[in-house]
Amino acid sequence: MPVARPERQEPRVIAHVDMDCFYVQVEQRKNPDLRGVPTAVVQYNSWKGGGLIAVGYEARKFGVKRSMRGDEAKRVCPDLQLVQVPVARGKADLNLYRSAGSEVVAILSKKGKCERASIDEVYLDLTDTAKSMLLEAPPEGLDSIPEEALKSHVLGLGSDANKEEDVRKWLCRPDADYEEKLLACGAIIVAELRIRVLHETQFTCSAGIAHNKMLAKLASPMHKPAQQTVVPASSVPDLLASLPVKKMKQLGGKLGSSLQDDLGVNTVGDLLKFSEQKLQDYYGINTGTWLWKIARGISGDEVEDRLLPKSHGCGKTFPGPMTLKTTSSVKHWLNQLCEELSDRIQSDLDQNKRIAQTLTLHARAFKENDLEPQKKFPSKSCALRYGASKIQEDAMRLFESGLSEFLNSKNVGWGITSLAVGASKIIDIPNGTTSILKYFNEKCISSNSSDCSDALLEEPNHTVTSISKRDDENPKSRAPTESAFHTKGLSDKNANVKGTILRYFSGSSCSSSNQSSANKIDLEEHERTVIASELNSNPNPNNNWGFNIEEIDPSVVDELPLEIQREIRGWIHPSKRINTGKRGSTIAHYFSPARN
DNA sequence: ACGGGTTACACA
DNA sequence: TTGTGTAAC
Repeated sequence: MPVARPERQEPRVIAHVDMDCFYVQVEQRKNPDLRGVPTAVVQYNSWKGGGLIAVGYEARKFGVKRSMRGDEAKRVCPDLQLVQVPVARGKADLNLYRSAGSEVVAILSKKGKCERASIDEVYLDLTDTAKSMLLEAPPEGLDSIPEEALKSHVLGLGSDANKEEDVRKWLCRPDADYEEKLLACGAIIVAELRIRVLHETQFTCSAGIAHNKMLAKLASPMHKPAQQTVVPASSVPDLLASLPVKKMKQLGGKLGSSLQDDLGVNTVGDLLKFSEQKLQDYYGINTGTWLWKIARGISGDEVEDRLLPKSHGCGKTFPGPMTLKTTSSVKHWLNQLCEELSDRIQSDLDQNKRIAQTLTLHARAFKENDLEPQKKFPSKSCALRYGASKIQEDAMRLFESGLSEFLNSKNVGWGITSLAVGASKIIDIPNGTTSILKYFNEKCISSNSSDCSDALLEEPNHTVTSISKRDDENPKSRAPTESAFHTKGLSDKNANVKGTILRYFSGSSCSSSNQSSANKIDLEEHERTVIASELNSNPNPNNNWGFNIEEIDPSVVDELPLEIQREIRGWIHPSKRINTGKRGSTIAHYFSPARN
């Protein structure tokens, strides 16, 4: 349920930018033959022609709609071009659209605070940019207003005869309020941004410009495609008065239905009749206040400064005859999903230096003779370890745990109709994070100076520093280099040392739950993950690096520098390792920074 | 046999 | 906190 946020007192300029039938545009850019012709994007062609997920504007004229089947759409529009979503590992692969969305974000984020709201939508907070413009180049002093800005639709600006001239007058009105002048600047800035997006990506978009996110979002689809709509504060009461509640974001589902059915509220204007107290009585304190405010066009939600998604997920449904009925088929599909997830979080790490900390598994299931069909398959999560095979292994364990809970030790047939895995709790790697590998290569690998996965290939450049940050300034705590091992006659064992250390540090073992946190080695979770990622970038480290990662020889620990030895011994030793079977009983789990 | 596949968020 | 439900595109 929605919640009201505290509002700023100063007026803001907020834009919501929405790509027009985005997937279709992406496909039309890829194949220009599709330009100007009725086009739709479908996934999975084999059953009834696939499901439509995006419909171009030419096709909409024929009555083609989302959530039609391909066959159906072809009936109403025989010339319709149906493009299939790429398939990888047996499932829809949306990466083409994700990266196209990133192109757009990269452009839009240059003009102000930018929040990626979805694969094809962003919010912009243009307040500061608009303020500067008003000071340095106010519209009323401008010789020419950009053509695209003149094409704006300004709510409450009656006529449509001399539209562009009226809009120009509105944008340049010398007697307007400060907040309306800011909004006019916002409209010009957004027009320029949209033109820039078109030039640099070939994509058109529509936008709403208003004083808050809710109104901007409401306005962006009002004139599509490739147009923008401005919402002056003065237009808001009339706008909302006749607006069906279901049109408001957050009221499109059950809450909106409840307003209609339980309170007889059909338009946002109808909401004005209810006191805040009354709405709170019905919907609780938070949602009640939220409703009271949105009825008046008030929304304090801030535009967050975030260009990247907060989580990654991938899933697939297995309807009807495709239902998964064996653990082996589940394992197969989980493996596919986990491979994709692994690729995506690895790219995120490589490109954005971000690490996902939690792995989650979702499924939908039924029992054959279900007396309680409402029982759902429980979601399960655990600490996320990098590397496709580790993710696969963990996801399968989560599934089995969920399945036994779901079946409740009853011996009945079951079926899985959907599977999904997700990676969440994504954090930035702090600047200066270094890899344990520096101990052996004298190559200081730092997240702010190079790609984590490529770091090994770099020339030596920095001096070796200590493993623990608190000793960074202390020359005596520097670790020995590879040559130091050589001089001690350790070269033949070095391989195993590496394997041992890396294995532990990458968090790929299990620990007992009573492992004391006093023994925690001074390595942050994300540092361990970087290392794990480095290991995983070498599928067969034995060939590439000259050591066997699977071989653990406790005796080599004797030969390590004392401080390392102490930490490793105090941390965990193979002989001490106990697999409790408890979910999430990994080293990563118990030593993650969050649970000190 | 389902709009599918993703995201984000509030609540308990 | 983990897990659940709602909502959006």
